[in-house]
Amino acid sequence: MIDLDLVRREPEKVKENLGRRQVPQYLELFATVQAADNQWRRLHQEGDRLRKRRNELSRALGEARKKGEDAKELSEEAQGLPDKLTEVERLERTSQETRDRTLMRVPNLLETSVPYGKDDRDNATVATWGEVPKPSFPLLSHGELAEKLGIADFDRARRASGAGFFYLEGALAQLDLALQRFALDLILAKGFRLVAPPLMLRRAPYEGVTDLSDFENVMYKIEGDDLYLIATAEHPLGALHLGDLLEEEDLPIRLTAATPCFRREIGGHGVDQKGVFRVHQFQKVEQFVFCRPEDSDRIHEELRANAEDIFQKLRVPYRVVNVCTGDIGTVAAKKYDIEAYFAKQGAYREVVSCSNCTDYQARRLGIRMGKRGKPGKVVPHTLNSTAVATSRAMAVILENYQNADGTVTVPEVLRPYMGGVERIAPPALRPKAETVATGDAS
RNA sequence: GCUGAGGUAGCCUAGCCCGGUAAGGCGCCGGCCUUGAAAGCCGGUGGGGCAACCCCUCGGGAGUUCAAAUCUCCCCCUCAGCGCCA
Repeated sequence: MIDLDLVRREPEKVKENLGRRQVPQYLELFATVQAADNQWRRLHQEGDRLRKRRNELSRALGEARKKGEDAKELSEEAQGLPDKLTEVERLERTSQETRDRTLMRVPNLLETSVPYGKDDRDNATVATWGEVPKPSFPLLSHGELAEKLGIADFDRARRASGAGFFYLEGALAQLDLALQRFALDLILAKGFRLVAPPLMLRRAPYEGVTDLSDFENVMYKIEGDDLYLIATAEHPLGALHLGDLLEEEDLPIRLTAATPCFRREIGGHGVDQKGVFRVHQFQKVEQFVFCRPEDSDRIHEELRANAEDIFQKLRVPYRVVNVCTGDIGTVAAKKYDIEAYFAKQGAYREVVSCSNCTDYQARRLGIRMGKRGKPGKVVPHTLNSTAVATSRAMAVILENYQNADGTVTVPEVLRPYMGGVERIAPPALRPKAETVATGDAS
């Protein structure tokens, strides 16, 4: 939620910023907020006058009664007040609710360095790393390859849970865990604190960390309870400090978590034909930071560098894009995507999303900043970034690391997490050598 | 799920039975004192419309009343015990 004070003091600036997103509806929302706020202020003043009179009369009546005096005139005026006041207060509340509800739908203000544009074609590439591979044999898609290797079962997953789910088996299940352990070790070495958060959240905190429209489109709701399955660890990590007063000297607070993520993605892109690229459930290691406003730009770069570090160590070529004004989500003020190069697809695809949410989430969550127990007016900033989403990382590794003989080389940095194995081999080519993983118990 | 106890400002607590300006402590800020500090003493320290001044705030809502932290009803949440359970 953006600062209401800013809406009042610098409406033109806010309007200009919202306009950069090129969604006319946002300007309409903004106009609604302004109108409702003006109305509320008028009604609030009128209510104040009536409440003041009520207090005066109450006090006078109390006095008179104590002294045993006759206060018929006062009493008559007092009796007429509540009806008037009730009506004014009803209108007051209505306009306030309209204002606040609408304000919740107004997106975050964008940083000036966000490139202007309409959709993902206007995202600006700000960095590239690694050499794009030139395969010397026909590549398989990661889904086909995983099936041939006998390390994933999409058909049975569909039978059990529907499209968009998968069974990982043997070496691929191990690769999934290896990626998480590798990423966690790397992030923890940079001073983050490991958190195992709840995988379900109530609606109220959830409204603090996400776009309201996500509830219908993205979130899985638990029937019979006020609970939603998390779509990313970003959400419970943000909600960790719901309503808290953060000590300024404790900031920045750097958190990481490895959790499953659950996404319906209805009305969005849907689910890919076969594979793990776009699915309803996947594992992700996340970075999350609460910090002082003046530090968030620097820490945004830090989170991005951490994520880049992971893909460099995995030796996966990628590029970094600065997501443009028309493509960025409602919560972020600035967002980098890291897009890995997928050898079979011959294209860069998103594997990391790294956002500076400035004060937008923290204000919705009721988080404040203070010095030595004294609450201040300043709202801290929040940032989040993927470290690794294993579904996407597994897909790119399978595509890029496949060999002509049908095996897949295990990236070097992951081998310590997979018992030292170097290759994943299909059942037919599965030798007894202990350097080749099958994922079966040895 | 059942029973009980609770939810008061950044934190802790009183007030509730018996309706009439939300008291006190801690912490924090300022002042006095001091070579400096601590202690002690004095003052300040929730939010909103804001210029004054006023209004609001006791988990949320509804009701009774001229007037509700206080009385009535509904709901939410937390804790404890019991039950169930990996």
